[in-house]
Amino acid sequence: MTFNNNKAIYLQMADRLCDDILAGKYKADDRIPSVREYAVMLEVNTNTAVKAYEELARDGVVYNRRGLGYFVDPNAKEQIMQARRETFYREVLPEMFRQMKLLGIDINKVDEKWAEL
Amino acid sequence: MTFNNNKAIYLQMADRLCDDILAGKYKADDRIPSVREYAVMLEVNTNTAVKAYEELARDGVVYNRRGLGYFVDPNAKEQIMQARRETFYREVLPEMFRQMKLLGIDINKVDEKWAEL
Amino acid sequence: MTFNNNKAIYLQMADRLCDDILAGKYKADDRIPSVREYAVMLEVNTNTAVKAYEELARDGVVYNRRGLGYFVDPNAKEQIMQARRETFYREVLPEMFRQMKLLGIDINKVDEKWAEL
Amino acid sequence: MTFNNNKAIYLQMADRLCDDILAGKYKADDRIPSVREYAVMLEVNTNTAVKAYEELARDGVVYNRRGLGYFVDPNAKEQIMQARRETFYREVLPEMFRQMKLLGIDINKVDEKWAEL
DNA sequence: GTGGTCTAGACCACC
DNA sequence: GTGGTCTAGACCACC
Repeated sequence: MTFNNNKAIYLQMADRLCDDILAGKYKADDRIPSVREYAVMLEVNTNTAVKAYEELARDGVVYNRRGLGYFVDPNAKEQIMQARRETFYREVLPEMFRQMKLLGIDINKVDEKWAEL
Repeated sequence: MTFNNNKAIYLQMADRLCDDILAGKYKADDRIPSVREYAVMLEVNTNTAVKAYEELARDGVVYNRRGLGYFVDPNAKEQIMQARRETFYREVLPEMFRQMKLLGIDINKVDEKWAEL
Repeated sequence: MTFNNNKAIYLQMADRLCDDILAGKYKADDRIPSVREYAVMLEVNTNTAVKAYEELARDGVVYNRRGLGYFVDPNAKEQIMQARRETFYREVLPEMFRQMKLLGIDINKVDEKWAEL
Repeated sequence: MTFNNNKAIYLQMADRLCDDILAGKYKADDRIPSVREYAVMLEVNTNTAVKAYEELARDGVVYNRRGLGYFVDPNAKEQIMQARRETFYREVLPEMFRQMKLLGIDINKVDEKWAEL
């Protein structure tokens, strides 16, 4: 995995796991790779992977079963979607609108770009 | 001023000054507040304000006249607009579209929010 | 059984069996459930149940008869009571008093809660 | 500082800082020792001290000012007291009562010990 | 000066 | 096998 330099690696790892869960790669109560496995896969240090998993557990996206590993929380998908939706409507969109006004970009331009996808 | 914890304070200060210039608060060749004044206004360390001004000077948004202070570059508005437009189309918009797809948000929803402004 | 995450599962299992013995569920020389039965009952790994039983055997709370299973030691109740009383007066109570002082909770409040039971 | 072997060092450090705040050693908006200073003071690794501070910040007991250090949250005392009180009434007391019943210890005995302090 | 992050490597309890 | 914790040491942005 190649990492963006502007964001902590462990957060990018957590984001990526969330993306994978949303995409259906790991389903409710599925076991995700062990901390060590994941660290090796992404070529990062164990501690960094640990931090990513701790973050996810704190957010209720995964849960831990002692000696067995981490598993996808049944509500993970909802949890992630909700958190991201909130960020989207509370931060991303308003900030984008603010920029658009300052830059004199109209919403048509956005619709246009969307249509091009 | 309240700062976002994920971005350097000096960059947030620079952004804010750019916003003010775009909004017409400071016009071409206007003198902007002194580093110290600005530091006091925003309750930050003088060094932080210095870095913000240096950043702006490097970007050609302001220029310095020894002993007099910093002034708005005549091309500032253009400069800022151009840089931001590029960022907008190259980073902000694509990232927003990516999130919209993951979250199942349609462009209509965005249009709607825009109309509400 | 739901387990506290701060204490080893096998110790919590052992505690629970001791509770049952104190409560009279298993009496002197009664056979307790087999390791495997108990593991299934509490939904834990067999190894974990084995460790719990070994712990209890080490403490003289149960004894093993080859091929027959584990049985409650005739002195189990006494043994457990004594160990717990000691812990109670040496650790539990002093720590509770310390907390009460820090939190400004008076002994009356404790008496009150006790009366409510 | 000597640490109890049954609890993570970083948690014991956090507990200790909370004790100090309750005791009035650090007051609202006081700066607490820097992560590195505290690590040296207690003879632990920097990372361990970092974990303790992160924990406290997550709990709203301290807050961070970039480049300056950690400061006591104005609500820290309340926050700590409330969290501990809750634990006391929800976990410590019920568990103690349960033990007392199993051991046949009466509340008088507790009152007595309290009086002896 | 301050904290945040990361690596490398170890030990340990636990399952 | 699993995760949790800890050390030692480094680099970095930031104030």
